[in-house]
Amino acid sequence: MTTKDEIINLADSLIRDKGYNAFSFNDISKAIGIKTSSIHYYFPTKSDLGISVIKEQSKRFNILIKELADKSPEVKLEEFFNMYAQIKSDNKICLVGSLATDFNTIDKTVKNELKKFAEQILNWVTEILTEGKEKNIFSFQVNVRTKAIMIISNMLAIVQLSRLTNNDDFEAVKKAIIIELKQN
Amino acid sequence: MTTKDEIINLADSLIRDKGYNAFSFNDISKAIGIKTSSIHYYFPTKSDLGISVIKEQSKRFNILIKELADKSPEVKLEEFFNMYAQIKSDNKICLVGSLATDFNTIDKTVKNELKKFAEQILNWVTEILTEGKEKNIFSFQVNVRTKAIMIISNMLAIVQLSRLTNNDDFEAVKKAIIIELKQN
DNA sequence: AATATACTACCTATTAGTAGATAGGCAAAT
DNA sequence: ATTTGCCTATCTACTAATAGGTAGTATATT
Repeated sequence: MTTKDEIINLADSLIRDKGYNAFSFNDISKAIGIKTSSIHYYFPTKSDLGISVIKEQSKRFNILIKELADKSPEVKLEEFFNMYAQIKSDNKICLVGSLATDFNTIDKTVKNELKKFAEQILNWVTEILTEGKEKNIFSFQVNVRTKAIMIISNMLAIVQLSRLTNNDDFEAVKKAIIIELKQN
Repeated sequence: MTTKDEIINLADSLIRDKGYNAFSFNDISKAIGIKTSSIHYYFPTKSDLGISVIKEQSKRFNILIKELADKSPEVKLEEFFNMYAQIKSDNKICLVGSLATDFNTIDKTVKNELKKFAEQILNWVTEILTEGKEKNIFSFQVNVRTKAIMIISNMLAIVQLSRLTNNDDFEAVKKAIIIELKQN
């Protein structure tokens, strides 16, 4: 892995662990053993690094979407949940939730990249639910986009909330979503 | 309003606007026109201020619970949603979501206070749903506590997520939750 | 007189960011 | 084959701003 990729991965991890405003170039510097000035060589500003972190996640998300293209809506949704299960088991939160909290403090350029990433996620989940409903695998009364937002919301929030309540709550919520989608 | 209350209210507002690590004693100092050292007179450390913010919200929440004690589950839930509608219209996020994001950076004492507050909220929503189910007003298959977490999650996350998507999404999610609770 | 509330002045640590030096590798020109 | 020069990646050393926090003092209220 190149130093640049190492920096991006570490920044990603720190943002989802401590939040955007709590992580510093010094954290990364210490962790990978180069000076902060060397990080500025790759990323002139913190915003540049933030943007790269979002773009990297977006890239990986896109790869996942393509890999699962011919799978069933159930499998796709299960894989979507698995993303958050991984986040939970790392005691982290998701990038969108972390940066949404800090939204009013981040640069416009970072905001725009984040909006694009959130839209990408929302579009995919909406597609999964649409396909699932058409094939009578999933059942729900409300608008598809709204249902997609609700499921994403549940995942986004449960990784945050279960830091305060109980780690088991993640699994319970995941199962409950599936039960409700399959009822009737 | 006393200076102390003014500081608490402003800190609350700043935490829910920018996040715990992005607000400073200087922000408050400028806003209410006293020196930062004067804020330290009331709150020796930032953690002390953070704890007071949580305790104040908890106090107000408790008052709301008592005021609504003899109301129907529907009214109670509606009022619960109204809390978040207010947050959304202020373009803020909820305290629990904000501090959950910064959880790994806050003092143990703040963490404990936050956990207590989250439990208080969870208990109330669980009670509302239990009563609603008993009286056949609400209908859901999954465990009551889990359902309560899901509804809180939806609120916690939608105020964050709709910063990136669309402000109208809040109202859509709120209505969808009610529809789903009343189906069958 | 005592207490509450505010102030001035200061401290140390950390932040993001910059300027300039250095060293090694690679490739084209001599 | 050697030199020249550029590019990449790192360093040292620095800056200005801001952070949370402290000590001691002044003022106002009770």
